[in-house]
Parts: sequence; C-alpha cells; structure tokens
Amino acid sequence: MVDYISGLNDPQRQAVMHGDGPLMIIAGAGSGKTRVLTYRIAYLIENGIDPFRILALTFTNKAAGEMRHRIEKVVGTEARNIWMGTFHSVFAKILRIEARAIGYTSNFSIYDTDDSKSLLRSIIKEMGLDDKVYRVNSVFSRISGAKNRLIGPDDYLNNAVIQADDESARMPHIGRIYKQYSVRCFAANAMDFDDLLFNTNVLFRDHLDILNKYQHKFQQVMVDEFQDTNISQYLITRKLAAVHQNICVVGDDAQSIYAFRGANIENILNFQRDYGKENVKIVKLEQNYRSTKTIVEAANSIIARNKQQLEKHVFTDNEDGPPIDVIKASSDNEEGRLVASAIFETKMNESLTNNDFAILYRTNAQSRAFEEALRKMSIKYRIIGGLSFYQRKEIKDLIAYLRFTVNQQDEEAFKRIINLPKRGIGDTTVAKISVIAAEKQDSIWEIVAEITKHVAGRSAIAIEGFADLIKSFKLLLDQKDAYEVASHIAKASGLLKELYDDKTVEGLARYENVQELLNAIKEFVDNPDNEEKSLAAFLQSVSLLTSADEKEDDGDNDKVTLMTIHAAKGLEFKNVHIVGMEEDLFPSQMMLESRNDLEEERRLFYVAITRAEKRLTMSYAETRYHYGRLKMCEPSRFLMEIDQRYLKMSKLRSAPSRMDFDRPERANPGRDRSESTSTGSMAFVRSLAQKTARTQTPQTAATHTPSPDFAPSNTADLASGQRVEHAKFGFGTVKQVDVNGTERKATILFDVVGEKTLLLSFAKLRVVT
DNA sequence: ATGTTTGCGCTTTTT
DNA sequence: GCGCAAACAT
Repeated sequence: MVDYISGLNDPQRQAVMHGDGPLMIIAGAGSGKTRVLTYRIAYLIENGIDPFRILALTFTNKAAGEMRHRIEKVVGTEARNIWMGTFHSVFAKILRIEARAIGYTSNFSIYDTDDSKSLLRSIIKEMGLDDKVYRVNSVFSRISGAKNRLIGPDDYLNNAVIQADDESARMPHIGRIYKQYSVRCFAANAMDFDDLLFNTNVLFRDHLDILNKYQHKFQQVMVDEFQDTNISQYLITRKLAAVHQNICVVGDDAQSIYAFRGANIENILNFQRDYGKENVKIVKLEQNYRSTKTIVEAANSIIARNKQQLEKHVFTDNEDGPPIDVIKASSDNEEGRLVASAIFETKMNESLTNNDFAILYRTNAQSRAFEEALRKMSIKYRIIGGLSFYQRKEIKDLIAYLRFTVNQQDEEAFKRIINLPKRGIGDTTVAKISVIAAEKQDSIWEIVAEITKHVAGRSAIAIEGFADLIKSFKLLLDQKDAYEVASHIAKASGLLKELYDDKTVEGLARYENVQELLNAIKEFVDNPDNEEKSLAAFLQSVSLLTSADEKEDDGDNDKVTLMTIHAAKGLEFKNVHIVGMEEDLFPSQMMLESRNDLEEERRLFYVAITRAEKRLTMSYAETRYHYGRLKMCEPSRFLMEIDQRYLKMSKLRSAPSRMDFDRPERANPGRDRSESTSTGSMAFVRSLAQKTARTQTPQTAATHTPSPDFAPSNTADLASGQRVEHAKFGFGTVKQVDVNGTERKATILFDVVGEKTLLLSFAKLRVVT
C-alpha cells in the first residue's frame, strides 16, 4: 500500500481521514488542495467505500481526469468507477438515464451557446420584436441568470420584481421570450448548459423515487471549487447529500471569480449554517507550499481589503524570494516587447524553460502584443482560450449532422445542415415546411420525412433526398460504433468531399480538422474509460468540453503559456507576468459598471498572484490601443480585403491628406477623408506606407518596406492559391476615438508576415496614465 | 436559389 | 476584425 498519509501536515491529514458527516475544507491557494482531495477519495476507497458510490464534482473535465489518474496511482483501476466529472457532465449522464421522467428522450441534444443564441434570434424575430432593443446577448444572460436561480419561465412571468426590472430595462417581453425558448428547446429534445442543472433540479423535485435512488447511491459527495457553484448546483448537491450527510466541499472563498456566471459566494459562507454548526467539521489549509513569502504576502494584502470572507491566515515557510517587479511601458506594444525580453533574460539567467512562464491577462483580446513580441524573439508560446476546435465551422457542421442523426427534433442542427452542402433548399422552402409543421402540429422532421405527401416539385425532391440520407444514417446507429457511423456520415453527406475539393490553404486545414474530429471519435470509442460508446454519448461528452480540455497540438510542449486569469485557476508557474494592469482594464470597467463588484476583481487579482511560485512581474502601458488586435487570417482573404479597399479607394478617388498613427493627441478630428484633396490611390498608398514607417519604432520600420505593387496584381495569387510573401502593406478603415471622445475614421495597416497574414488594427483608442 | 457586397453592432471572464 | 443580415446581382 502506498503511504501517503505521513507526508501530510496536520490539517491536511484531518481532512483526508475525516469519516462521516459534512466537511468543509477551506483551502488557501497553493495549500495542497488537490492532494488532499485525491488522498481523501483514495482513503475512502481503501476503507471500504465502493467507488461507484462516490460522487466527485470538479470544475473542468481536465481536473477530473487528472484527479482520477492520481487516485488510480494509489488504489488502482477501481478509481475508474468513481462518478467524477464536472457538474454538467455528471448530470447530463444522469439526465440521459432518467430522461423519460421529465419528458425527454435519452438522446437529447445539448445546445451550446451559439445554438441558444441562434434560437433566441429566431424567436425574437418571430415575435416581431425589435432585435435592436432585445439584444440576443442580454436576453440570453437574463434567461441564463434566471435558470441559475431556478426561476422557470412561469415563475419569471409571475414575479413582480423581475417584471418591473425588465420593464425598466425597456425589455418587458423577456419573460415571453423565455417561455417560448423553453417550449422550443423542449420540442427540439434539447437542453442548453443551464438546463442540464435546471432540469436535474426539476427531476429531483418532481420524482422523489429517482431522487431517493441517487441519494442512497451516493454515499460520499465531494465538491471541488465549491466557491464557484451557483444556487442550482448547490441545491443538487444538497439534495443528494441529504440522506447520508456525507458531503465534503473544498474551496477558497478568496478565489471565487465566477459570480458573473451566477456563482454564489454565499454557498461557501453559509455552508455551516445550512448543515448545522455543530455537525460541520471545518478544516483550514493555510500553509502555502507553492510560493515565496513575498508573493504570499502580496496576495494576502490584496484580499485583506475584502469584507465578504472567511477568516483565514495563509502563510508559508518558503524563502522570501525576489521582490515583485513592475514594468512601466509607454504602449501596449512596448509592454509586449518588455515582457518578452524579461522572459528571455530570466530564462537565460536562471536556465529555465519556456514552460516556467505564464502571461496572464484580464481579457483575451490583450494577447496580441505579447504574441507579436514573443514571435519576434522566437520564443514559443501557446494560447489557451479563444476560439476552440469545436467552435470551428466545419466541426460544428459535421457535429450538426451527427446530432440530427441522433435526434431529429434538433431544430438548430436541422437549420444548419438542411442545405449543406448546397442541395437547392433555400430559406423560402424551409419557411414553408415550418408553416406546414405548425399547421399539422407535427415536428419539422415528420413533414420532411414524408415530404412528397405535402409538397410537390423540385424542392420536394431535394428534401426527399435529404430525408433519405438521414434515414440511411439512422439505420447505422444500432449496427455500427460511433466512429464508423460518423465517418460514414462525413463521406455520405458530402461534407468531406466539399472540403477535399477545396484546394486552398484554408480548405485543406478544414479537411484536416474534420479528420481530426473523426480521430477524436475513434479515440473515444477505443477509450476503456467510456463505458458507453454510442454516438449520442460521444456528442454529449463533446458538447461539454472546455477550452482547458483541448489537447496539445504537437509534441513540443515547451512553450510560454498565455491565457486569461480565469483560465489560469488551478495552475501554477515558476514565473508569472500579470499584464495590462490599468484602471478600467484590470480592474475591469465593465465589471465595475455592471455589477459594481470590486471585491471579485480583487479576488481575481489574488488568483493571478498566487499562480506564481518564484517570480511575479506586473506591467502596464501608459497608452493602449484598446481594441486593437492582431488577428491571423489566410492570405486569400487578406488579398480580398486589400482588393476591396483598393477599389473603394479608387472609386472615392480621394485620400486623407494627413494620417497619424502613433500619437492620438496630434490627431486632427476636424479633417476627414471627404474634404481631402484628390490623389492617385497608389500615391496615397506609398505615402501612407512611408508615413507609417516613420512613425513606427525603428526596428519595426526597418523590417518593413512598402511594396508599390501590392494590390490588384495579387488577385492572381488568390485564384491560384499561392502563398504571397511580397505583399507588405494594405489598408482599411476603422473607427477611432481620441482623448476628447471625438470619433473619426482612421486608416489601418495590414502587415503580412510569412504565410500568415496579420491584421494590425488600431481602433477605439484610449489613453491611460 | 445562390453568390456578392455593404453596412451595422459588438468586443470580460466560461460551464 | 468579425459575424451577420439586408440589399443587390446573377
């Protein structure tokens, strides 16, 4: 047997060996929380608890996987049987089993945020509401917020406070939209993310026999990152633990950073009250093993100002370590350069690897300057977050096919694939079918499946072809495993062929992505941890993946990590750079405006600081191109853009006589393009390029030479799909806001680097001092 | 029905 | 910049 107990400190041991009854572990940052949790589970198993009767809820799939792995090292393969995963994945699994009880079938679809918003968009349109007033994003977040507080559509409509709220927000019909949204999701046999939790609550509320089954089944319930649970999640755990009273929650109130998503810090603050003060055992893990004294003290001093918190004193026996550095940069680009060279220097001086470094920022958009600077210094980096693999169009397309094959009620999947690849079924036809379906009170699929009975003509034949295709796919479901079905669908649907025929660079990449998805399905089928290998099971696991779960793209893992602070939770690095530390950016102006929650921003800062083991560097820029981003795009698209702009410019036959990129204060808002003198476009391009070369920093200017013949001549390259390396500059326009708040159009530069095109834009400028 | 162009609004964090 | 939708053209 592995002796893991003797290496633990006192409170850690108490937590691991605690027997029955509610247990709350307050785990300061770096206090060995994961260790305690894994050992506790291992300890329970060694002491005779059946792994099938342990429920462990984590925040990410990755955390669950890692923990399972570590438990396996102690207790062996038994660890596989633990019910462990995120709230969403575990309860999706339970809902699959119990779907019938709440009127769903077990192959229900899971709508991701895009699906939800697309459905909301249709509903808003159908209801004849103004989509400029009813913004999809705000409607979605209102509905999501309601669901997280367990307020269903009818409660929502009957709640005077909420109605008054919507009234004053000038969106009085949100309740009706919500109601319709729920009806449509249900009709589509689909649940969104929030529904997975909401419906679990409904299931347990309305079906006491089912609740009873799980209450007795789960002898031990563990919740990791308890500070980030919302009311809906909290109630589920509370119900499940009601019989055995064996609930163990682990968390750190100081690291609660998801209130914007409905997380309720009260859950952790009130745990004792809810389970009875005398029954709850509280263990505080206060010794930090991760960071230097300097870092721990810095973190403590930030959090000390918060009012809402549990009492604890995080300390460390580690050495003092180096002082915290602050880098002041004049612009965001300089910040990038300074951080990159600081990383380079530290790496050399202390013979470290890229892996030892992380750059943490408040918003994803900030990554640009750092990417650029790191690339220039040939330091490898990886970005966590942003657009994930599963959000790519080609992936979503194939998944929509798979989803529709499994569940023909899935309206969003249907909309996506009905005319993909193009088969001559347009919007009017789809609208016609919807009308017929509504008249006959049938689902759309019932009409589509027997289209010839309802409609005749050319479009009917096309739809019949589609219906036959889906019918043939359905037949495979029971005969073949998920991988075989999926690859058949990819081929037979024509999706794969369409991508294969596309010989452009991006077409090739898309083709490979689809292959990659098929590989992932194969892996899923081959993985012994997955007891169910159906396509439906795969789809559910896939919809609940997070950006943190993405696997490493290649073998080279020695990279500097760039990510948001939120994404960094649970990770640690020797050296951490917290960047963009400016008023309104971090702390975020939006957060302060919308929620007025400076405390959460402080906790976010706390999380960021405590990721560092040895060295912490903070930086800020005096001038920042706030929404300026460096984006990758393919050469062909780039050329198209250039071409468009060029033509537009030729048409206008005018150009600004004065352009200033670097210094907004010197901008001349009174002058705009229309009143400028008419100049030849090429001359304008040249002067623009020269001007920019001058105003940019010397090293940038040196590497960029204006190319006189970049625009129309390159269209040929677009057609042949060749790489274009000689194009150096292009231009476009963006809105720019100067210090006085005056808006004007500004010209931006396109900058081509190698095979990728980088679009460098300066928009909505804001100066921070 | 489909392809192309143009204009508009948005842009915190994410299961 | 991006995604989207409306307008316009084929």
